[in-house]
Amino acid sequence: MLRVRDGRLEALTGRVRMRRGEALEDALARAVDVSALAHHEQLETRLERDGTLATVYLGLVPSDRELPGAWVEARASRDELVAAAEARLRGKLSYTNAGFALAPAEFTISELREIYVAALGHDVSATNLQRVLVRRGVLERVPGVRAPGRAGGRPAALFRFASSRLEVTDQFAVLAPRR
Amino acid sequence: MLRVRDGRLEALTGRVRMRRGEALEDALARAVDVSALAHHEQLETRLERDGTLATVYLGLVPSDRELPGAWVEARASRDELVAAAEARLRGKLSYTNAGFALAPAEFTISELREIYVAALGHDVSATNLQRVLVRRGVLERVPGVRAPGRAGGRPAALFRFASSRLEVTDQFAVLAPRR
DNA sequence: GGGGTTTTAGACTCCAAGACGAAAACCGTG
DNA sequence: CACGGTTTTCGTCTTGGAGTCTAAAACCCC
Repeated sequence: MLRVRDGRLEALTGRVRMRRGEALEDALARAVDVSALAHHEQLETRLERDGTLATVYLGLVPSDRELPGAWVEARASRDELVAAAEARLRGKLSYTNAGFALAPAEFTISELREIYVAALGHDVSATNLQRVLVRRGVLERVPGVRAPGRAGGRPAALFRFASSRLEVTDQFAVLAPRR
Repeated sequence: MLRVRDGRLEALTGRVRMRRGEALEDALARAVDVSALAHHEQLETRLERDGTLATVYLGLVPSDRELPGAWVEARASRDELVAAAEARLRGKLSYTNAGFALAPAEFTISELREIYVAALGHDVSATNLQRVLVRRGVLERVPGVRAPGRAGGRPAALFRFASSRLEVTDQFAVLAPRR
């Protein structure tokens, strides 16, 4: 599982042994509270040394949802499965609305920016982030504002993701169809 | 397996039963001549009705390589696995150099365009295709030209893919890092 | 040599997206 | 309540990737 906490991308890994006649999703459900995941998908299946098949899942947890466990900073992890999940996440953040799976239900652009910065591993402009996501229609305003913190500042507008299911953007038009 | 023949995207499907203690790749090798595939990758693993695990691979065959079998037009297929492979291919053609796995070793831009048109399912400008792929560095010129056909026309320059291993382009910079 | 065909190259345009700076809206303090 | 410090927001400017268009180049056949 991956989540963003305090500006850091964190990972939580675990294993389950499948039972005879059990579906993959059932085994997954025994390992983790699937309802706590905003999104999960299969990454790959590989053959372990002992001859068993291991199927790897990637799960994404919203930053405001509790999910106890031994979370470790993803960048510090030496686990290559974590690295693969990280890479997959980076790609998905670019050409899908995958951000919904990491963000809380409502958020300010600054908060969303922090999540993207942590997940992508590089700085991101809040202005551009908002414009890009709003233009694509994956982000929409919700009424009300978030009161500023102790230091003051202008109250921030609240946003949410228009959809909470993974959707691939068609805005990404390299080699676009001819009109 | 997918290939492009005569401007059509064709699919060839098959099944193997795994043997005890056998690696996934070994089972794949028994099903198909892997050396004939320019690229193959795992798509997903699912649980079949009879309780067995089915792992789906996507294989790409260069258009000039022979690989006998009951090839069918992909668009006409009702197989949802073929549809999934098709969708995956469309994505990969946009943000990777996956074209190398469908094209012959050397080709003209027109020939490459036909392959992309068949695989993507929509028209593509030869001018843009060349400019985009050359700028990304995935395409490079090779000396010599292809003599024109019966109808005449200017001799076409020859190109090849710079790499014959799948590489993701970093040119695709939505939410790019700040400079 | 002329008409038809295919490929190539250049110029033009459009627009998504990054960069920048100023204004807006709030805080705390004296 | 004026002032400086902070955070967010909005508008403008600029850049560069990519689609469109047209003309030139290079070939065939008759």
